[in-house]
Amino acid sequence: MNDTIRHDIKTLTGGSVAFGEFVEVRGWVRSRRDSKAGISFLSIYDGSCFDPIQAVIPNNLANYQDEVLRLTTGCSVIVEGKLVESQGKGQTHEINAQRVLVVGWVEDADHYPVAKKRHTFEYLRQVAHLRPRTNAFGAISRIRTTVCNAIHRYFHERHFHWVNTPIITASDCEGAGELFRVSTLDLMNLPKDPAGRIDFQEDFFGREAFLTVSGQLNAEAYALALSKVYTFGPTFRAENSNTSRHLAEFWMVEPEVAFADLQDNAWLAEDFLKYLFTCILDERQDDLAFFTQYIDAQVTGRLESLVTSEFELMEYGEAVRILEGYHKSFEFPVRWGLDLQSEHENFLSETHVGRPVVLINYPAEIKAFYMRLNDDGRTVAAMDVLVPGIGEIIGGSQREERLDVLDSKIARAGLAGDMEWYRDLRRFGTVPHAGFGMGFERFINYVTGMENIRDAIPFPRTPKHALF
RNA sequence: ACCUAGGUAGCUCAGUCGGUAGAGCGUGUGACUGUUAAUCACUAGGUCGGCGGUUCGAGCCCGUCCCGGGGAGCCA
Repeated sequence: MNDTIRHDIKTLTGGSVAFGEFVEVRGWVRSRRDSKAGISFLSIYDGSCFDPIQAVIPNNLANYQDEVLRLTTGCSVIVEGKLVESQGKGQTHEINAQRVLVVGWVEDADHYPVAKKRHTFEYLRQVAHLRPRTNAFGAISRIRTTVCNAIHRYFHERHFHWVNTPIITASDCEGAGELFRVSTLDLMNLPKDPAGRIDFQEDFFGREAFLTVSGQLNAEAYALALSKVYTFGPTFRAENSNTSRHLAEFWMVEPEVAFADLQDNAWLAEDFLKYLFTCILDERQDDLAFFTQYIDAQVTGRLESLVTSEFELMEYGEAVRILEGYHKSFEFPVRWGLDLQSEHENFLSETHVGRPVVLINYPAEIKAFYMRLNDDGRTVAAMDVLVPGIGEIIGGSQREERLDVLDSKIARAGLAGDMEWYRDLRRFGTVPHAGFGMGFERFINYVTGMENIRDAIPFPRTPKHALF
């Protein structure tokens, strides 16, 4: 196993393995090119890095005619040979093969769904089990890994605690969207109470249960003891959203910090995002080069400028005034007290500012009950981070820590008595605290230039789609 | 039971006025070459999304269903 790890392609081409050493590579064939010089070239990838390694296969190998010349894109192979400096252009290392073992053939090569050509992402979604074999999805997968690790590293270095908040929740007032029901009741034979309603006391949890739409409320409980916490896990929204930026199942990062206000929150969001940008630039230059060449020419340059430029901090009221100046060009009205539409958010981040915008202090009426009421009595300490091309990548707020204010907002929102444990957090040693949620797949799209969020997650779940 | 444009070869698409189905890429064969998304030549590959209708005749017109996009709303 040690040998296997040492000899992935990233290691072989990374400089730590000496030329002349006998090595083995295990992977899949990207392409085969034959030369009349008596050799064939195999490009082999194993997912460890963007570039494949080139294996030079001499025609005197025993299985050259019968097997090597029949290799096509997608075949799995093990190649043993000597690691040498490449004689050709385009790579530093290559393997002079002494043995080629074909592990798995591609049957019916002309119908192999992932041919050695460009495919549309719409098509690849229909073969989601095979699309990780493409350059694009290999690159996306590696960037996801890099960002996941960077997220944990960022918080770990700053003494945040990773809190694994529940996937199943009994709270139907998380307020972030429609919920998926979790139940073991027999749908064909539902138990009823005397009033004729479904009797959820008979259900698995003895009450209605759902998949979480946010770990925030639970994270608050831990922030009010451990000071700095975050959640990172799957999130479920049963909204009938059919757009390039919505998934029914997605991953979300939610830091929550005690003794913090909205300014702290905005600063954390910007510092956090810049840290992630830097990590991608440091670790994934190979994949970024691919996205820059084939997907979005601005990708690398944008990341480089983002880590050094300040995000624009803007009051909701100021945003409204700006947008009102362009009123004629919008389909939807702009007025203080109305929520901003996608066209408005896009205008602010893409056209007016040209980089991420942190919008703060929204009208209380259009935001969730747990957001802290500002002294003006009509706005709450909410913030949205808007980025060009994606829109809202982060949403957060300072939380209402005053019990009396929270109670009035709970009452106004019509939320019932399930909030007792949440109220306890204000009854026993309450402190100002704040946090936000970042959509992981939206972040992936932003840093890769990919346009559809269904291509930012391995197996996307959207309305009417739960294949694979 | 929102708006919009689509479905034609393995993939990406063209197809004029309703009149015998086309290209590129990929696959296969051959040529050439330390090649590298190679290049060149040739071959194969089709129930034009399904069903129904109009017509002498439908890829094209009509109805209906299915599929995958883009947009809106909701939000991360």
